[in-house]
Amino acid sequence: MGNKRIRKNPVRPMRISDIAELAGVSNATVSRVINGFSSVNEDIAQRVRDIIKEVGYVPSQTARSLSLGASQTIGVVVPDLSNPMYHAVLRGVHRAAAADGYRVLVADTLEETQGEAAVALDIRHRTDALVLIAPRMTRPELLALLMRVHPAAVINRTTGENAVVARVDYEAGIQTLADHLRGLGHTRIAFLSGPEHSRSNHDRQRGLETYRAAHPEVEIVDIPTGSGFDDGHRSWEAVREFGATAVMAFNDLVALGLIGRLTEEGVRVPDDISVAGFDNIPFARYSSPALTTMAVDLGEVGASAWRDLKQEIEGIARREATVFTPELEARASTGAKPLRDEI
Amino acid sequence: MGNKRIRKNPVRPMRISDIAELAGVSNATVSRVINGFSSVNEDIAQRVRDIIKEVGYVPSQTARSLSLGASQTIGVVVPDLSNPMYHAVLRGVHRAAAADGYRVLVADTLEETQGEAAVALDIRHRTDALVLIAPRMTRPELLALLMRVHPAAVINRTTGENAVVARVDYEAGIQTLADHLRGLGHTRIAFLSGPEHSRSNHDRQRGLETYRAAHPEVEIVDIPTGSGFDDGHRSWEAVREFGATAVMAFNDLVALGLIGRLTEEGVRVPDDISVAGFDNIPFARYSSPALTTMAVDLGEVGASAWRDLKQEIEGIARREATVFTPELEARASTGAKPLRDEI
DNA sequence: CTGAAAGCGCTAACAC
DNA sequence: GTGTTAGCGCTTTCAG
Repeated sequence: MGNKRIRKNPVRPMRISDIAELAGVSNATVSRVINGFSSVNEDIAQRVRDIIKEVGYVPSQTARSLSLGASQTIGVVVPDLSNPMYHAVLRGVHRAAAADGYRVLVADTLEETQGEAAVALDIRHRTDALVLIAPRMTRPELLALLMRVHPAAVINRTTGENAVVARVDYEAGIQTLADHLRGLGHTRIAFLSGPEHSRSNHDRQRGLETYRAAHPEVEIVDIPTGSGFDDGHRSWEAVREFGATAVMAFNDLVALGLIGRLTEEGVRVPDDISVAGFDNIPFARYSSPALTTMAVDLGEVGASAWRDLKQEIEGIARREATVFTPELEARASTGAKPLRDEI
Repeated sequence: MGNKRIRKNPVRPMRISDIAELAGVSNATVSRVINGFSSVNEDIAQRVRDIIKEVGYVPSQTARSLSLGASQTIGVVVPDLSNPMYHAVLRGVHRAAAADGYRVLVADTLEETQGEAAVALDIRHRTDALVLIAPRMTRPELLALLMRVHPAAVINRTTGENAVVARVDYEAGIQTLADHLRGLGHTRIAFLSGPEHSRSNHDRQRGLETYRAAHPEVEIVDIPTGSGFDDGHRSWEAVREFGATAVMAFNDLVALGLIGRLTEEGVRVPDDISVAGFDNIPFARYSSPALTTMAVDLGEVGASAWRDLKQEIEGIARREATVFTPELEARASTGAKPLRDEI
């Protein structure tokens, strides 16, 4: 690489001045052509375009971003990329943003609360706006962060005035589900609660408190469980001990785990016990029996966050939270309360 | 922004010269402190650090990238973000790259072959390197592209010398699976093939051709099916018509779809018929019966691609493809061939 | 050990 | 219509 002769496989990428030189015009003219300013003589414009195509020139987005003060890129901060729920949101954000010509920089914080704000700040400084998916940090931290990263959208956390919010109303969702079971005659219901510090789990629990108050005749017990298949699988003893005729799992995975165990134990679903999940994962409708669950289109949540965020980027303020309420998908895993508890 | 007075809520982000001014030093010194050059007097360095922390200054990564000619960012081009398989690879790449201080820009090409190369080029021009996950474009297009985006890693496509390659050996994997079934006594096996243009499907089919040649006593028929649950569900008639005692599905979803149908039809798995999947999705071990399938750690494929790519970025050439061979996860959905075909 | 100044590649006034 | 030029914010020789 030491010698000066032009190499066959050019090391230094083309830049705008190379094109300008080849076309015998100025950088500014090339820039105008690239950006479609009509003020350029058509002949010249065509010549420039031809040369660009011929040599395969692609402008440096970095330089462009620096000059423009905008990168047409947004950052998305995810607590855990391996969680399909967040993944669905990411996809929704991505598609919506891509349709508007924005690229997406992702950062997985690996559930580590401490580095979260730092990652967000770093990412924000390479992008034009931020989407925070279910941030884990404390509320004061979040508010302080939002102050500094505006414009930003926050998913599944409430904020002050400083960010766009899109969220799922788990509180209402779980009540809808409880009501579904009550309608089937169940009055002893187990809720297999999720991770201790999960906000969406808290929301469900709060919803159930409200529900208990409104319907004192139905007894709902909280059984700390977890969020995975195995957790559901393991929960059977506790469920049996309580004598539940119906179970609401923290999510579909837990529900399916429990159903798997029930099958092993020879307990029939829903004849002996009803089991419902939450989230409506793709597999839910194919399990046997098909799983009753609460559905919310997370892709749409992400897309909505992007739309509102775009408004912010463009300076059009729009600050009411967009709330998505999960809908009941009643399937075969829930049914009428058995006449006698003969489990 | 017309008036000159300093605004209370600063619109213009801090820049390095602001810090320099506050600290009474030059930009260069601030830069040195930020980048940890030890040559700076410790007192000054500390003062600068304090100020940076106090005012919450974060350097513009864009400017830094332009100046350095590197962005510490890689691009990942995915054909379809909603596909959990690609998603797993993305996650692997992301984690490995993040551990090395690299950020990840993602682009979903939405399965649109035409724009793929253009997206890749655009992304590459904002990043230091590229990862192409199972690109759809033709081989000549791919080779031409690789020439221009180096350094790049390609997953699940073979290339010439111009890129790092990590791939899954589906050809070997399907043969392992076929052998598992043969070992159980099956000699009439159906392969529920996947999407027409899927490369991994072709690989499986080629593997089976090899297998047929080596084991003429086992009859393997190809039943065009698809890649989804419903496809598996629908495949039952064709499977029955052929009289298969064992089925290899294109993937786990198809296998589970078929099993669901079999359950509905009262056909027992594996007593009446064995069913195996491919991919080992998380749910596979929890289905009933637990699904026999071929497992490959896609996260590790992604991580491997990153490791090799990093070598390339650092100029250390390393060009043999890294091949991952799927391993058999023998579970309950496959068993000995039934003595009589009484289906 | 520190500062001045020249870029990195592109855009956008402002002239002509 | 087209060119000149001054930045965008940071890094990095090169002097001192």
